Amino acid sequence: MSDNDENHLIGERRAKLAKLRERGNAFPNDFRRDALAADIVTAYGEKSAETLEAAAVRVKVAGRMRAKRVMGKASFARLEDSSGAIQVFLQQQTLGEVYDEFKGWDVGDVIGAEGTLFRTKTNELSVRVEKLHLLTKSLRPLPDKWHGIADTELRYRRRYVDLIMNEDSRRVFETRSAIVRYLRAFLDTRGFLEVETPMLHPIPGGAAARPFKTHHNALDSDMYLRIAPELYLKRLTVGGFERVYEINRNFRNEGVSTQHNPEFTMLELYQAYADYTDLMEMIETLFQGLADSLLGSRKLIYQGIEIDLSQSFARKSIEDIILENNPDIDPMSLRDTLYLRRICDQMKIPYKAGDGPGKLQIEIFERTGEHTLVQPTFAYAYPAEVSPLSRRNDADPFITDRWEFFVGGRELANGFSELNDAEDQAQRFKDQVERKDAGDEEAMYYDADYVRALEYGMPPAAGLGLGVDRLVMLYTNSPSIRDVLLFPHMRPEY
RNA sequence: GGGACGGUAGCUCAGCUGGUAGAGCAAGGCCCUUUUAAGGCUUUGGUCCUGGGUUCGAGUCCCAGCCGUCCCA
Repeated sequence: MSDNDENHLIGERRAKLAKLRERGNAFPNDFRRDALAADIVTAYGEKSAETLEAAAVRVKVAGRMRAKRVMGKASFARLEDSSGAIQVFLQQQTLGEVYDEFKGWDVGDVIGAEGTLFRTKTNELSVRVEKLHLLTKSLRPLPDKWHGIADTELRYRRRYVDLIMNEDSRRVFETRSAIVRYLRAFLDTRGFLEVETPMLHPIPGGAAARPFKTHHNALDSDMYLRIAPELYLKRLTVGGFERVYEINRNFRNEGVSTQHNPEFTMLELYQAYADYTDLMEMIETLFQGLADSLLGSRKLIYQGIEIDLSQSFARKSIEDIILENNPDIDPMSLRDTLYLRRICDQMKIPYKAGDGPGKLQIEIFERTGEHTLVQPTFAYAYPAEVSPLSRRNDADPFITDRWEFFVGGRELANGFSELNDAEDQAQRFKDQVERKDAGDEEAMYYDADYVRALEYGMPPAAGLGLGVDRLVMLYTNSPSIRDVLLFPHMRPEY
């Protein structure tokens, strides 16, 4: 992390640039290419040397010089553009003075070349260059051509260098884009309307998380970066948009890890006249369709573990998962606060005085159950205590009609039948405010306008949130969320 | 928040029980008209993360801090 200061390599390149400036425009923008490297290879990669010679195909290519091999009066260089790379062949006898200048150009410079296609002695499709232009002088040397960029910190802080050096990295972000396009197409064909709701919230809501706080000067009021769009999207279902979704950033003022970035991308959707089981089916269809589309297979490898998306996804209740992984726990005492506290004490799980049986269950589940959910699994029947926006189960008011979806031991999505009983919602908000007053920083605020919206009548509905970054991690086999974020959060460098 | 590991040339990395700072690539110079990690000869390049301490002497040992990676909570 130290070459922000000048070094002799940069100094030499600056001197070269100074000479270019003396001779005229050092940053020309009048070269126009007429072919991409990959298109040339596709069109002519199979043609024989004789065919190419006879056809005398002229091309203009441009790109970053990634390799430079000078052999006296002839040279090869590899030009890389957004599509791929192609080799160019340069000769002193055809290029003259420009050839001598080229010998001083550096790997990393952006170059334009015009010439005809041919095959080298080793049969590589190449451009025999007749005109050559230096388009952009690169002042900073690229990392080692063989080892590339090994320092993960540098890869994240200088993503532009990572993208130059690392084709795998480029591919991850292309796949990310393909996944987001797939999500939109998937929902658009099902009659969902994409909307944009506020990022600046007067009251942070829709999730249990600590918000970033900011201030609106003109209004002289505190604002929060949103932790979830949920309450706004559900207001829209009140307004008559019966199927809505939003793909956008959420902000949570919490720790940074391989699974967490302070800002992350979430798909949230709401569908009227549907319940949480409908959304399980939707997730199943979506994940299988993504696998078909991206991988051509419903089995994928994530970090060495095979994930099988081809079968119907497992569905297990929270209480069953707890019992399955903790055979010593008494099933009859699973909702007994004092009993659960003793269990937590044994497991050294911290809890707060106000935590009821539902919260304690979830703590035990997160400690002992989550990591076992490797194959795609819906953990459902979340306690109402930890689900202040979910619809209570008709038969068992302790739980809600809510699931979280796990793959690889990691939560990817959260969905539930929506609580549309305004009076129940008001009471749940009050309970949250009590928890907040008791010191729970993640408890929710009372959102009076949201309750008012429900009082107008929200149709029965279900909704889900899907973590897009984690989804991309799964389908690109990326171990860290930073690998799927172009510019992940880092401590400031300066 | 706790633990493990790491930070040495532009890049990738060596550097043993403390004793003059090393290699490959990149870069500068010379040679070379079919290379593909091109090759040959040659030269340059260092706040060993920072600050203390121990010592005749610290890249190396000790303490504190900064930055990062991974694991755990």
